[in-house]
Amino acid sequence: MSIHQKFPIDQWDFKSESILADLPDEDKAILLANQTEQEYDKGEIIFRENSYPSGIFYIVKGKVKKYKIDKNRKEHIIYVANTGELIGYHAIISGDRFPDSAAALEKSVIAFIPKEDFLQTLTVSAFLGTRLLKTLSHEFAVLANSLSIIAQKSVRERLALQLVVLREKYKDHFMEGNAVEINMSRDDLASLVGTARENVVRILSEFKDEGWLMTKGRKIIILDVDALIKVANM
Amino acid sequence: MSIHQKFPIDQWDFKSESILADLPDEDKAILLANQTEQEYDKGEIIFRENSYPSGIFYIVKGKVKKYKIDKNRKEHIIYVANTGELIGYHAIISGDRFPDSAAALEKSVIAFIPKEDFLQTLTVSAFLGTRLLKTLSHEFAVLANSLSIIAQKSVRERLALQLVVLREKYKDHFMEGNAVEINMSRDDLASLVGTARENVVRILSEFKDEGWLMTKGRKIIILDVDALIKVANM
DNA sequence: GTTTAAAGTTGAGAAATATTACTTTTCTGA
DNA sequence: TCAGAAAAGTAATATTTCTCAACTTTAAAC
Repeated sequence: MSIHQKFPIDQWDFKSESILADLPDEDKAILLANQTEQEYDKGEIIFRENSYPSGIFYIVKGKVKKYKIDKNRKEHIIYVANTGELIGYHAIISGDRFPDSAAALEKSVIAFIPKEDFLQTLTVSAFLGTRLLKTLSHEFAVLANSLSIIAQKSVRERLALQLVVLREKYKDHFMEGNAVEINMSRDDLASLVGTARENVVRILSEFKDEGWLMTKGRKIIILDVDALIKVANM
Repeated sequence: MSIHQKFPIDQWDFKSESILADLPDEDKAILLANQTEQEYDKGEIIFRENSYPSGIFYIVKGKVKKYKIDKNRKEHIIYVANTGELIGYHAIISGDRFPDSAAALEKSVIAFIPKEDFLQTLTVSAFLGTRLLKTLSHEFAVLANSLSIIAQKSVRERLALQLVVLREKYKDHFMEGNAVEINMSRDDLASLVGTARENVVRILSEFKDEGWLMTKGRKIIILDVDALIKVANM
C-alpha cells in the first residue's frame, strides 16, 4: 500500500504543490519575462528573514529549507521545499517582510522572478489567483497539522515521522534497488524535528539497531517504512 | 510601550484579521444573502475535523477555538479566533474536508454562510479574492511562527508567550482599572500551550508568586506583561 | 442554601530530553 | 593523498517535563 493511499487527507506534506506547471502559457510568459536563473551551493542563503522581498523564487532543480532563527541563534526548519515549488510569495502577497529565511539544502538551480512581474501576472491571471488561494489553503492545513504533531508527539515519534516524509521528498535520489537515500545533515534533521543533534543521532542508531534503516555516512536509507509509521503513531 | 510598537512584524497573532469589515457593500450583499445567525453555548462544537464543509462561519460575537484531536484523543488548540473573524473557509477554497474542528470558548453568536454564496462572491469580487490571499499569507506567517515557538521554547516560555497573546485577545473583557481578564479553562490553556494541565497550573502559581499575575477563580489577570515577555524570550 | 460533579491545585517519583565533554568518521582543498 | 576542519557519533549527567494520586475549590443543579 502506498503512502498516498494510506493517508487520503493530504496534510502530511507528501506531495509538493507545483503552481507553475499548469499555468496557461500566456500567463507564464508575463510571469517569466524577466526571470534570471542562478545556481546556489549547498548551504547558500536565498533570502533572509525580516528583509524586504523584491521578488519570488522558483526552484528549477534542487531542495530548499525554509527556516527561522530564534533569540539564541538556534535555527528551526519549518518546511523543506522541492523542485518545482515557488517560494517567497507569501511576503509579496501580504505586503510584509519575509517571515522566514531560505537556504539551499543541496546544489540547486533557482529562478528569481521580480515582484512587479508576479503582481502583474496576479492581476491579469484569474488562474494564478485561484491556484494560489488553493495552494495557500492547503499549505495552511499542512502547517496546522505539523503544529499539532510537534506539540503532542515525542522526539522519537517526530523523528520517525519526518523520516517518512523526507523519504517521499527524496524519491528522486534513487539507489540501485529502488531504495531512497535521504541526504541531510544531522543538524538540519535536528532543527526539522525540533531537538538537539545528539538526540537525533541516538534515536537514529536505535532505529538502525531495530533494522528499520541503515546509514552510509550522512545518508540515511529507510528499510522499513511501515515500522517507522507505526512508531510515529501516524 | 505598546505591544504593537514592540513587535512591528505581526507574526505573534496579536491583531485578528477582519475580512468582512471593509468588503464593498454590493459584495457583502451577495455574501450575506442567505446567512443565518445562531447562538452557541460555551464548549458547543461548530464544525468537526474531517467532515465536509457546507459553508463558512462568521463570528458575530464571541471567541472560538480551532483544534485537532490526536490518536490518543488529546486535543490541541491551533488558533483562537475572535469576534469579526471568518472561519472554515480554508476547506471550501482547497476543496478538502475540514482540517480541524471548531468550538465556542464562550457564549458566542455565529453566522453561517452557505458554500455557494461564498464561492459566488469569490468569483464576483476581486476585492474578496485579494483580501483572502492577504489574510491567508498572514495567517500562514503566524502559524509558521507558532511552529518554531512550540518546537524550540520550553513549556514555561510557551505559557508566558500565550498569556501575552491571550491578553490581547481578551482586551474586550475589561475589569475596573483597565486590567484584562483571561477567562479560559486550564485544560484549554494546556492544549494551547501543548502540555498537561498540571504543568500549566504549576507554572501559573510560580508566575503568581513572582507577582506577574493574579487569579480570580479560573480567571487570570496579567499584572506585568513585560516580565512575561522577558520570560517568553520573545 | 446544600449537594455534587467538575475543575483546579499540589507533591513526588518516573520518564524523556537537554547539555557537556569527548572520540571517531568523513569531507575538503592544498 | 594527507592534514586539518567539519560533521557525526557516544556516554554520562543535569534538567525539564510527564504521570499518577490525593486533595481542595468552584460552580451548577436541586
